[in-house]
Amino acid sequence: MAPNDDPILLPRFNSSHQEAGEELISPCSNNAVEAQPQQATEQLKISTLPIESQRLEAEDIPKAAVLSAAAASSVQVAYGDRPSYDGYNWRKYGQKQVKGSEYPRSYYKCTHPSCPVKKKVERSLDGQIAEIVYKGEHNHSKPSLPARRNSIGCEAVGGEIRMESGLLLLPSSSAAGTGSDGCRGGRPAADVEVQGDDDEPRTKRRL
DNA sequence: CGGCTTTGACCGGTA
DNA sequence: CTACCGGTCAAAGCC
Repeated sequence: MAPNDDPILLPRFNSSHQEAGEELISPCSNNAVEAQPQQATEQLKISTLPIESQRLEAEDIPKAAVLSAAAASSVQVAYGDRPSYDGYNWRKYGQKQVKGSEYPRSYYKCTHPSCPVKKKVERSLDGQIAEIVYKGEHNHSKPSLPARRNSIGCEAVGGEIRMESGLLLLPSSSAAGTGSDGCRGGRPAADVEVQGDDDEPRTKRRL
């Protein structure tokens, strides 16, 4: 089991509701999206699962649009051993097999000191990212270089971008084959409303 | 030596 | 009220 070698997918979501439309940059640009930290809790979801799965999601998220597997595949960026290198450094803090998902879900946290951003990643056996969900906003800019390892390359399977607030962006307008850069979503949802929901760390703690 | 990854268990929330 | 699921924390090991 060495999925580490498998190429991963990287979502290029931009994080900004308003800029999402034109801010989508190339998938392989680490410094492309430097910009400012996200504004609120945003959830980015990338799906590469079979249509069936996507269908399910669609049903689950009526307001959300789903991309076809082909489209998702169009957006593929490989990042060395990083599950999804989006310019930030992440530390895995948990993994679980959730119901409804055929693959285990991994939980990542931004390694920055004050960055509350978390990320959920579902990887298929093939090592492809089945789903990526970003939560929160970064309080810092992206590091110039990867913290560790040479994670360069970009890999990302564009699927659907979903904000935790319920907003969903489509990276590529179903342009699976057309999208040379698949990552750029033609347009973000009409109105992206991001509501910062969790900013406060719940003091959940077990003694 | 430091940081990250992995696995199991626990807690909270929701149905 | 109980059960189930998701999410997070903590400890150990490895790189």
